[in-house]
Amino acid sequence: MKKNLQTARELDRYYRRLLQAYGPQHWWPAETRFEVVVGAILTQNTAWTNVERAIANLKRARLLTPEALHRASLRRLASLIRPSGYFNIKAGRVKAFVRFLMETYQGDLKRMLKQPAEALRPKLLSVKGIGPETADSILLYAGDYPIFVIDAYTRRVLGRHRLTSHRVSYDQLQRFFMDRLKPHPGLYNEYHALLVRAGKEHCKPKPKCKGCPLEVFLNGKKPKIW
DNA sequence: GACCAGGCACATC
DNA sequence: GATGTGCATGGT
Repeated sequence: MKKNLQTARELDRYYRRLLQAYGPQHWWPAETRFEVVVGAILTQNTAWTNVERAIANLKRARLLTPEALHRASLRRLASLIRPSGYFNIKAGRVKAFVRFLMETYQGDLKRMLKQPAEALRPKLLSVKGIGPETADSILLYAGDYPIFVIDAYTRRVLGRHRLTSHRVSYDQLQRFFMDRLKPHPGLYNEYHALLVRAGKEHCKPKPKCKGCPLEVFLNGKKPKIW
């Protein structure tokens, strides 16, 4: 914890309140690191329940390995991941990552994850179809790097509670967390998952917050941090 | 039928 | 740098 001690403490209280309200979220739900990567691409702007069907199809077809996906045709892959939506786009993105993995690391995910996050992140971002959130999800949830993941929920929940502005960029919001929290993968893992839970459960787009466990932070003054 | 869901690339101003 | 659009399925 550096930067701003006041807001660092606030973020810590925020986290403990969320954990108390919802309990551990057990992210990322997957059997292998490779499954995490594929899931991270398939869940782009898509409900996780739809991704589960797609993953199940890939497992049933015995395609959930770098080698098998590398051999599979684009059409076959697309048809199997159809339930996750944007299936043509995502088939290309999964293929692009697998190609990158095969060509650069001989299909060995462990080898890819041996390098420091600062070296790996730009490489992931250079793969077409992998943006900041997908790259960071891979780093944190597949690689156990202390990289905080930002998503639409994070922005909405924090914005709703006036902790940050809705307009801050991805990198700004990420820095906001990482400048104030100790670099613990376990903490980042749970924190992000809890923010998603809060976004689903209470901080919905339409009905707005209701019965939100974070309302205690709004009593009296509204802390405008960003 | 409208709205939403664990984004990203690309075009345009 | 900000803003708009296409991509698509399945649940509420």
